[in-house]
Amino acid sequence: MNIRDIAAKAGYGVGTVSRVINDQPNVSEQARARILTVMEECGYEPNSNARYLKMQSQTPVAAFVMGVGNRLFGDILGPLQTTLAEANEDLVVTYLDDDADEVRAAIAYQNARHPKGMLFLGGEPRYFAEAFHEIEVPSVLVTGSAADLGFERLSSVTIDNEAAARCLCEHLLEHGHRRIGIIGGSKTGNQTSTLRLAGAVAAIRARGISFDIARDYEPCDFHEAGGYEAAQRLLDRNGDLTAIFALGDVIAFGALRAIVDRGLRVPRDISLAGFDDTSFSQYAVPRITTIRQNAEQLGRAAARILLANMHDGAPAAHEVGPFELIERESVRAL
Amino acid sequence: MNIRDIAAKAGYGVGTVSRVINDQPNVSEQARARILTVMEECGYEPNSNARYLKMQSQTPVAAFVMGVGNRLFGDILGPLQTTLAEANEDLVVTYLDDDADEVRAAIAYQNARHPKGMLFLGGEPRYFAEAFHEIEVPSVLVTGSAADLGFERLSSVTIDNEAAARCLCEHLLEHGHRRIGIIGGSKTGNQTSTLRLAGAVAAIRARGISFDIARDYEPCDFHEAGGYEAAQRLLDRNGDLTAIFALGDVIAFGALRAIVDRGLRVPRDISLAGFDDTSFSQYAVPRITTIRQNAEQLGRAAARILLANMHDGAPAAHEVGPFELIERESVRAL
DNA sequence: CTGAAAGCGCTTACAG
DNA sequence: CTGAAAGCGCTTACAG
Repeated sequence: MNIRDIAAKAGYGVGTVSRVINDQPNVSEQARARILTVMEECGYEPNSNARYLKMQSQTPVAAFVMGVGNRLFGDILGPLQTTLAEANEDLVVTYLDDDADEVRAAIAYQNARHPKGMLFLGGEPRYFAEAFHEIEVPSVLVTGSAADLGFERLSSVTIDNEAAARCLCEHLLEHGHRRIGIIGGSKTGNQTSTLRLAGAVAAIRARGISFDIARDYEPCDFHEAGGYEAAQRLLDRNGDLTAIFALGDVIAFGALRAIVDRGLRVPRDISLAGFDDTSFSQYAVPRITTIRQNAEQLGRAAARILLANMHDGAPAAHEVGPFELIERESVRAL
Repeated sequence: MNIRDIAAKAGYGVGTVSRVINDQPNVSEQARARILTVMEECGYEPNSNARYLKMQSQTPVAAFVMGVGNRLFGDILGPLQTTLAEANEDLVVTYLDDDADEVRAAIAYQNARHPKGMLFLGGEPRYFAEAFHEIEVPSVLVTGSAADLGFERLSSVTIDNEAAARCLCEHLLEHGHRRIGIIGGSKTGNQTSTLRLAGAVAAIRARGISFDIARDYEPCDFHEAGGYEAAQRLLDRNGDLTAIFALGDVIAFGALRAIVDRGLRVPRDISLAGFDDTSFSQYAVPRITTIRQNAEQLGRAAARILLANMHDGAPAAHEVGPFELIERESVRAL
């Protein structure tokens, strides 16, 4: 069932059918009604390949969301979309698996669809360095910094992850903690975790307290089980820890369980902190102290920058948004 | 940059370039090497629209995952993929927003890509009734029943949601609970929630206990905040509840927080149960009693059925998998 | 092993 | 307002 079949059935030419498909003018009401009826009857859906192949016009802004389970990205998408909508721009979002190469995917998408602009929620600067030069439309990396990459068309908005982790650790230190363990961040190391870890370690060492990566740090995957196991391993080899800083809320959530399973309590025996202010830290019992990335603000900033790039030809911008320490119930003063 | 440019640069015809793109034989090693080099240099990615438009051959099995945050679906995908891989079938997964019409999306996908088969993780039987007749390849609905729809090419695998909810409520009743509240299930009502609610209510009434929907039930959206607020409202108007059954784990997670915020404890003051056995119920403090849908088994069954449909022309099958009551720490005996 | 040509299903000037 | 025709970038017989 293609456009020619519909045209034949309706008694019109394919040009006219195409015009009604695309809601274009210059179609008589009679023709429009008739063709709509036939399309409905046949359950006709235009072939999108043929359509996009032919259409040289640009398609809506595309957002690529890395990692399907990430709550923060979901929270950013709303304000992002709203801001775009205020400027009459639509947004189509594509979810990518954690292990996908987002830039290659974006290149293929660009060739197929010609989007007006692209947004990357998450995404590894490394991939951008390798292949972003093939991307021809204004883009913005959200939640990571592309400032050092120097691409003409790649903006970014992020928080200062290093400073935020430092801030959180200082909070722990101010509450009297001296033996702090850190969990999270994959072995291969992505930009974000690396920065958070660096900030945390710097804060601790700045107080003249020793931090031995091999002993006091435990990498793990970004999910509950990862946090659970990392906390167990860390606690197994460090009987004297008074606080654990998890580089992400999901990890903290798993760690909380591990701590309780050891017969310990948070924060009475061990203080715990997370990062991102997702529902895990908001709803956990006890609620977990964390760093809030202002999803609302990140989303709006990303949209604003992209809009300026697209409409006014503004140059790439790199915005560093504020973060906020959210003190809750999981850290106690020693 | 298209295939013709590459051909010209490499000094070959487009046919030869196409053959190397598709890893076909009948290309000299010399030509292959040269063309690969040129493609690499240019960062060439074939236009997928043109490609799929032309290719009449079938593309890999497609899975549509409804609702990006659903943990259960993520757990089903792994075994599903593995089973398919054992039969040498690839799987490409597409994530759809909660409010998308999955069947329309699948029709468009089918027209564009000609997949060998399709899988729907989640998905509302209502939409299938309306439009599934336009789908021409074997498909299976996972996590919902399509048995009553009677489509020749639509199989399904699910658990008996009604029986499972009944089982869970009986467990509550056996532990002495008589005043049980239920939360979850949108106002518009999807198949799954409706069945779970029906099963739960039936179990309660079977004991001669009255259950007043308007008083003892509170619908809510499928996220933590929904569960939190629903539990508050329910508790506000029912001071005598001893147990709450949330129609999903995320909802239970939100409800747990609401209960604690009222100065009550789980399970000492209020018993709590969820549904799905996701990480929320597994890692919460206390761990939440729930119903386990065996994701491993659902995934493998779905793949097995689809494979039989595709390879052996087997008719549509409707499998009802087992469920399991997972007793944990959130229900106490009165 | 290689190239020239047809055609996938659309959209878009162009002519009427 | 409508239709005939060109062409988007590929793949795939077909001929060499």
